[in-house]
Formats: sequence, C-alpha cells, structure tokens
Amino acid sequence: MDKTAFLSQAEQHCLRLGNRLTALRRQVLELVLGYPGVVKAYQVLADLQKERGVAAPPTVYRALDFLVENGLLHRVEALNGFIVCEHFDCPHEGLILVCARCGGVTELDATGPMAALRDASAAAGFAVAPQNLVLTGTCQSCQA
Amino acid sequence: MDKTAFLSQAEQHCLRLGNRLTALRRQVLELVLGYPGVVKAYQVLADLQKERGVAAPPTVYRALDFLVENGLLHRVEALNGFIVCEHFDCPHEGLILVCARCGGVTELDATGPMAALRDASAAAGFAVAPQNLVLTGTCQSCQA
DNA sequence: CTGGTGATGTTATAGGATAACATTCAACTC
DNA sequence: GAGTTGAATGTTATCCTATAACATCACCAG
Ligand SMILES: [Zn+2]
Ligand SMILES: [Zn+2]
Ligand SMILES: [Zn+2]
Ligand SMILES: [Zn+2]
Repeated sequence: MDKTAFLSQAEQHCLRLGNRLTALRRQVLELVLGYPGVVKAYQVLADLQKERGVAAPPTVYRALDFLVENGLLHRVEALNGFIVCEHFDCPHEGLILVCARCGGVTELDATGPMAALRDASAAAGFAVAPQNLVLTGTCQSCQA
Repeated sequence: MDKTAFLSQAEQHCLRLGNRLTALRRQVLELVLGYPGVVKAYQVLADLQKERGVAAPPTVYRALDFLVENGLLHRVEALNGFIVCEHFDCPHEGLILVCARCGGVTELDATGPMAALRDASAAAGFAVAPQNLVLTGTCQSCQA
C-alpha cells in the first residue's frame, strides 16, 4: 500500500472509531511511516521540529498515544519505540518481530502460539487479554 | 522457600556460573526479595540509600544487571521493573502475567510456548533472542 | 454571541538509564 | 610481604524517556 492510500485509509479508520485524524496526528503518522522500522518518540519530535520549527514532547506523545489507541501504531515497550501497523483494519493478534540490530520489523500470524500461551495462562487462572506480542531478535539479513 | 535458603542457593548458583554474589549484590537481591511483585530500580536505590547512606544509580543498576544475567531476576521491560525468579536453577524463559486490574504479577515457565514462537519465527528467517514474555490480562481473583 | 468540549501549545519536572573516570578490593605471582 | 592485575564499586555528570499542570485555541450547538 502506498503512503497516500495508507493515510487516507487511516483517516477513514479513525472516523469509524469516532475519532479524528487531525493534521498534527496525520503529520506524526507520516513521519513514523518514513521509517522502515522502530521509531522513537524523540526522533519523531526532532523531525517535527524540523518541519514546524517548534514542538514539545507532549505534542508528539499525545499524537503517538492517539495513533496507538486507534490501532495505527504498535508500541514496542522493550525498545521504547513505535512501529506502524500495516493492517489496522482487521483485528489481529500479531507476532511482531523486531531486529535489535537494524530496527527492522516483521509481523507474523501467531494464532497457534498465542493459543498455546493462552492455554498455559488459563491453567494458572489467568485470563490473557487480546494483544500483540513483541519479540526482539535478529532478522535474516543481520545474521552474520 | 524461605529467604535465607533462597539467598544461600542463589550464592551457590552464581558460583556454579563462575561469578560471585558479593555483599552488595546480595543486599540488592535481598531488597528485591522484600517486595511481592515488580520492583523498580530507583525504588531499590532508595532502599539501598536507607541502609547504606549513600548510593548512586550505577551501583544499583550494575547489581540488578548482574542478577538478571545470572538468572536470579527477570527484567520486566514493559513496566521498567524487575521480579525475582523463583526457579533460577532450571534454565527457562519467563512468561510474566501482569494483572491489569490489581497490578499483581505471576511468573510461569514459558519454555514450551516460547519454542513454538521461536519455530514460527525461524520459518520467517528471524532468530528470536532469549527473553521474557509479558502478557497483560486478568488474574484469578480479579475475574468477577 | 456564548458556553462547552476536544485539541494543541507551553513550561517545568519527574523518572529511567548510562558514560566516563577514579578508587578500592581480592586473588594470584614472585 | 610487595607488587601486579582484573573485577567490583564509588563518583560525577549527563542523556533519554515520559508526564503533570496549566494556558490557549478551534469548533460546534444552543
Ligand atoms: Zn498490527
Ligand atoms: Zn536486522
Ligand atoms: Zn524465572
Ligand atoms: Zn488482579
């Protein structure tokens, strides 16, 4: 999907959820889209400052939080970063693989393994909520 | 296992790995043991300062890193915290279940499910690094 | 116009982690 | 015992990440 189409669909997606993809939020999403993999909040902030002149942390954090809440981004806790979700329109439990060396990201279907995790947790009385799984490691091209 | 026995076994465990559980490291481990769930580095730092008078962040971070490397603690990335590993003597990867309602934490051995995830990822050319899995959900007592 | 609501701007600070260098300690050699 | 070496710890400073608190603005309904 090309960038323009993605942004357009993202806007529709937000509307369906009853939220607005404002100019600022759209700009932030566009900046994140400019990276192949994981982006950090302060990186986006720096980019935003180049385009707008001024911007403070809360500006970018609020936009990023909005995008995460609306399913357009995933937060990668282990790396203090964010990645674009390529298929925000279909509800999914993705397996997100993040390369620790190049920052590249791959999403796999993890239905089977997730079910196994859910079963193991249920046996301990714990109800696992729907969520994405983020694993770090090394991608194919970074394996020496 | 009671605290003294745990510390004693932890010391033996480190020795087997060719490392030393020094007084400082032991003290930090003891402080973490004092908490039922997730502890943060700066909380440990504060405790350490109460007991020693002075202590700086690197002191506690180095000790925590050592304990993680030796399998006595797990780092919970998503929460910027650490938990004690109750079964450090058998190699495993933790499945850490965090209750969204009460904040309680349970650790399961996720070696099996992790192997499944690793296989699925390997099929995509991705080498998953050893790590803990953090899942959110609802614990038994919080399920109404 | 006016009040209310959501979004954004602004300032300041809290919270988490590490770099770089100095010092001390334990163990091993001579 | 003195000297040497590498690991561990102390110390200072700084960077990165994230949010609190409050002010302002844009928009729309009444
Ligand atoms: Zn996704
Ligand atoms: Zn890579
Ligand atoms: Zn464990
Ligand atoms: Zn609970």
